[in-house]
Amino acid sequence: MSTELPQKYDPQTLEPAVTARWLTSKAFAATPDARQNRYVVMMPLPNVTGALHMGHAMDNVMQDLLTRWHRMQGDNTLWQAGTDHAGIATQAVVEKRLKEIDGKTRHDIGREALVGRIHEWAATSKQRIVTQQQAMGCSCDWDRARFTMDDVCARSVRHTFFAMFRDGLIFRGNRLVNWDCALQTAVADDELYKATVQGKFHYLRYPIVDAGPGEPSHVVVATTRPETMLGDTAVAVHPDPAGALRAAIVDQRVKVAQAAAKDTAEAERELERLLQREQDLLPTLATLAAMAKAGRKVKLPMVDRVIPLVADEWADPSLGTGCVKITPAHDPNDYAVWQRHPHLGAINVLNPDGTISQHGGKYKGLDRFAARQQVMADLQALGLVDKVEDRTIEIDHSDRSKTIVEPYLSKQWFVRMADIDGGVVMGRGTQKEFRARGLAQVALDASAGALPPFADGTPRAQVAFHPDPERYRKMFDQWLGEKRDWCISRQLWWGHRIPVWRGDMPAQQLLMLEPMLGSQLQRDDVAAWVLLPDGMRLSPKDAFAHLKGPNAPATVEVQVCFREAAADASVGMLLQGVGLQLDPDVLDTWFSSALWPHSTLGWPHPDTAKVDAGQTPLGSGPGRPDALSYYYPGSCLVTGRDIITLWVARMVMAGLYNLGDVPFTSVFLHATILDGKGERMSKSKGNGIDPLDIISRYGADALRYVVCELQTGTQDIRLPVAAISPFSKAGEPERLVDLATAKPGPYLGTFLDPETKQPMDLIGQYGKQGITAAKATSERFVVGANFCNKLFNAARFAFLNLTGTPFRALDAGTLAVEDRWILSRLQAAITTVQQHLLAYNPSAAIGGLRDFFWNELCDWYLEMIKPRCREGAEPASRAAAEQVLAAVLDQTLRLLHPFVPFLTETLWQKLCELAPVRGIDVPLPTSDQVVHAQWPTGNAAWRSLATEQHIAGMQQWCVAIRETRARYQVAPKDRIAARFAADGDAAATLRATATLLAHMSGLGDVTIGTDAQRTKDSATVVMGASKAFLLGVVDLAKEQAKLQKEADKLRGQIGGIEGKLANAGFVAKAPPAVIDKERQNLAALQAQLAGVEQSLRELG
RNA sequence: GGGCGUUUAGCUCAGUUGGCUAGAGCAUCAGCUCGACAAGCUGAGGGUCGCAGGUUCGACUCCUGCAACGCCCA
Repeated sequence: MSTELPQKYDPQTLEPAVTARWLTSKAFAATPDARQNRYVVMMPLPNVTGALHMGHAMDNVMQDLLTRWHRMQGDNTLWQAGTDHAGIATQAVVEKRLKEIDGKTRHDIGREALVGRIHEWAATSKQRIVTQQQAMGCSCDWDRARFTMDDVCARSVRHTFFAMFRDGLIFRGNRLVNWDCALQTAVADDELYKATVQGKFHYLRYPIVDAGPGEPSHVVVATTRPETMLGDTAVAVHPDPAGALRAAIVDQRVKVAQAAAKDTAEAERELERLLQREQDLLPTLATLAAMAKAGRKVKLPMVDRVIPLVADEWADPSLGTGCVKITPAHDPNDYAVWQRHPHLGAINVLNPDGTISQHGGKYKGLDRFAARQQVMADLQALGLVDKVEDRTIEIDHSDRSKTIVEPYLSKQWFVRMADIDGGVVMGRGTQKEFRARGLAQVALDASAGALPPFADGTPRAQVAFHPDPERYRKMFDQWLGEKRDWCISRQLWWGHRIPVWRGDMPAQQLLMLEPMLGSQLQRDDVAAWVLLPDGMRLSPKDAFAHLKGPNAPATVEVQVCFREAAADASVGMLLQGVGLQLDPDVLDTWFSSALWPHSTLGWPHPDTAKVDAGQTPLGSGPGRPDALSYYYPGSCLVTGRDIITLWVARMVMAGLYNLGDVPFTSVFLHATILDGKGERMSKSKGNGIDPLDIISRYGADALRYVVCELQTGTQDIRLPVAAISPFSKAGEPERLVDLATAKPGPYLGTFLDPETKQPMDLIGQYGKQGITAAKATSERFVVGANFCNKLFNAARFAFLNLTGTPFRALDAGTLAVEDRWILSRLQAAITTVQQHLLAYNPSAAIGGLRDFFWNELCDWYLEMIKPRCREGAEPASRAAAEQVLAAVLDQTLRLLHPFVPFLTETLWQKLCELAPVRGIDVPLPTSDQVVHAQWPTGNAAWRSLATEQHIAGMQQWCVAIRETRARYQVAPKDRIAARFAADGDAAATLRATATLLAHMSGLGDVTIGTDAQRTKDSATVVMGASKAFLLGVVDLAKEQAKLQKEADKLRGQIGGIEGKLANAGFVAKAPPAVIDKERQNLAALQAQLAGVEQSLRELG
């Protein structure tokens, strides 16, 4: 290890050296041992779509902070790293490149080839992510890194799916998806964008069957997509149109009354409209509502279907015609109506390519837009079109094909979240097994602290959120409370394939297969279901019996899942032979993410988990438990609040389901990083900046310092970002372009340089398109760099003054006042940091540390001991100063290490070399790397409030004298004579600290007495009842003005307090302590005023 | 549309159960190259705490309404 510290702080050379040292010494390795205190952090797995941005930097730094802190406290600490395959996002990126580079689609190259290409992409991404994380100083156990598609995780996915399928928690059912007709796939909600298009509102007339006298002959419905009428299964009207309309009118009246002046007119118009409807439309709607209740029907034109009129609140009497056509297969709201009225049924009138299906009668085969024209023309001819209005419509488009998506009813796989009759067995077959009402409910129980105790009566761990437990628990509970089924199938090729063989077959055929399949399907490692056409689900055994009975259906659907993947190749082939197919879909990425806290540790069988070459095995060894039993359940999950529902809730459910125990006991929700416009940083928005850009400019420690400082609590963080223009000419100063105001360039993540109008690529992905890459920066990180520079230089000062004096046991009580003071303040700092870290408040923790280090250690202590470190100083005093300095630096480096690990590690090496034994009364335990050093716990005996009061008094004098010097423009070098007039405690403080005060405020000759006399040309400093006269610095007129101003200010303050005390209410009702404090303040201010007034008299 | 947040100095943010004249860093201004540090030191200026009401002896803090912005869900 090099012993030479460079002259200047240079993170670019220092940080890589430290990284190399940590990695070669495997400083972050976690190994199960005899320790009972563990700390386990599961990294929110970044996905392999691309590189990390500042949002991930926040997440990673917070985890590293906690991890290093706990490691230093002696916990057996594991930070589990890894990456997520991120189904749709990654496949989309690779497909896009395939199109751009090779001009091919995934269908051209086939499933296997595409998956191969994605694997290549993922490998590159993983490498880049690890590089970024190591550059940030992440102290993960890299030899345990996992990937959600690797063998270890894949086996967990398989076993979990199998168990849930066997338990009846996974089923296949109908669901509306966003269908991309161009790509012929479902797309996820976050792959959609809204665009406004010019459309029409068509009002259609449906004849009422057997309309009686006084009844309308037609019902009018409005739609933007008239072709969907082919799939209508009902027309809805509000069950109580009069009541609903009245309620709307009452609401609107309130709005009118409360509206701001500019909005009143509009609110009144709306009220008028509602009142008009009550007159014109309500009678018809009331009639229709009654007809709906009577089970009346309407005739659907073109397809000649008779469909019911239903009463449902979805039909809003204050909008449109008050009646709505119901198309459950093509509209989410209508789908919901169908759920409330199951007898309506649903008819899918679209083919996957967007043409009309066989259910569309004579329109079959027409494209949906052509069908729209044709349907309208035909209705028009029959006089069934009431009117057509032009209208702009906000409509969902697929981000991937840029076409309009259609709501589309299709078969998908689900995990049942709702409670189940008989409950669900959690942790089946484990010591921790228990029964819960359902998956969502068990997670709700975990956050409510309502999980049942273990069999032996000890309480089961629960889940708590930080730093705002109630707020985040509310979010968690609210989402889970809906207990909505989780759709886990995706029409993709990249991901864990759904391990179910399924197919329809004639019942007779299944019965014939019984001798061959019967025993196979009833094995422990096989789960199979037979589905009857009415939706009934039977076990194979029951099915064989049922199919032999009198009510046997003609055809059934068979679903089979094997617990072991190997069975797909053997038994699966058998199933293929009888007509079953392996489901082509893959699982939602969150399914594998949900297992992360236990799949990474080798669940279900760590001893046989197949880790990669060179990785730490997960199984048990001689005298060593396996990773799963030692590290599960974990400790803290660190993530952003946007993912509480998607991920945190699912991990809790999966952990409880598989292991009967929560995956972690704490969830730390940190702030979201926003850009200069206040928008969330994300890859898909192209506004995410690379932490490496910041690191290359300011260093990783600076980045970490600032990120910690930004993490305050509830507040999200605005991070104004600028591009460093790559178009500055040589010799010109660097030009920064604010990205909040810069014009966007041709692609996402590119911007135009305002000077040259050339595009710049901020995400490094458009080199091929000839766009110059630009680095991002943010001025915010200067603060961190400044801090590190200060730390570097303060340590350098210490190192220059550590002369190798050997350690000697010192009595802390007999040290110099400044030595006792800094040790006392160190104790306060240790307490502050610990408290704030325990409260998940990194900003307050680093803020407290900064105050101690900069404002106390650097600004005061280092300055105060300078005279003792000079040549010729008294040797014992000098030795004591060195020893205190080394000990305080030792503790400071330890405290700072979790925040700024690189620099503290570097300085630690040097400190250990110059002062191998450090401490005051006894040597402190040390370590060859600060990453493993013992966390400071403090020494209460070093705290001295009396000493702190002395120094605080000295500091007040010093600041006042400096201010006076500045006011009278005394040259900094001039040492001025001072006479202090003080008695009692004030005099004692002055005597105890006079030498320090003289040194720190540039005083020459100092006298302290009760009867100090001022000279005419001295400036007066008043401090409570004491005074100081600074000799020979003043001109008299200025002095008079200054004192006058001060007197006025004091009178103002005194007046304020007197007023308060004269207030009968205050004196009567405020707590006595508060009143007392005010009286004391008043007395002090009055004394000070008296002093000022006396000085004024003396002057004049 | 529902839920959860945010709004304090030019910028980014603190501000405990209501109680001194509302703080910090950056930026600004003035003065300092004094043997750790100009990425620094010393000092100064700068805020009707989003708006409107209310409760209270007293409101940045509690309550109601409004506005703007953000996130999640529909």
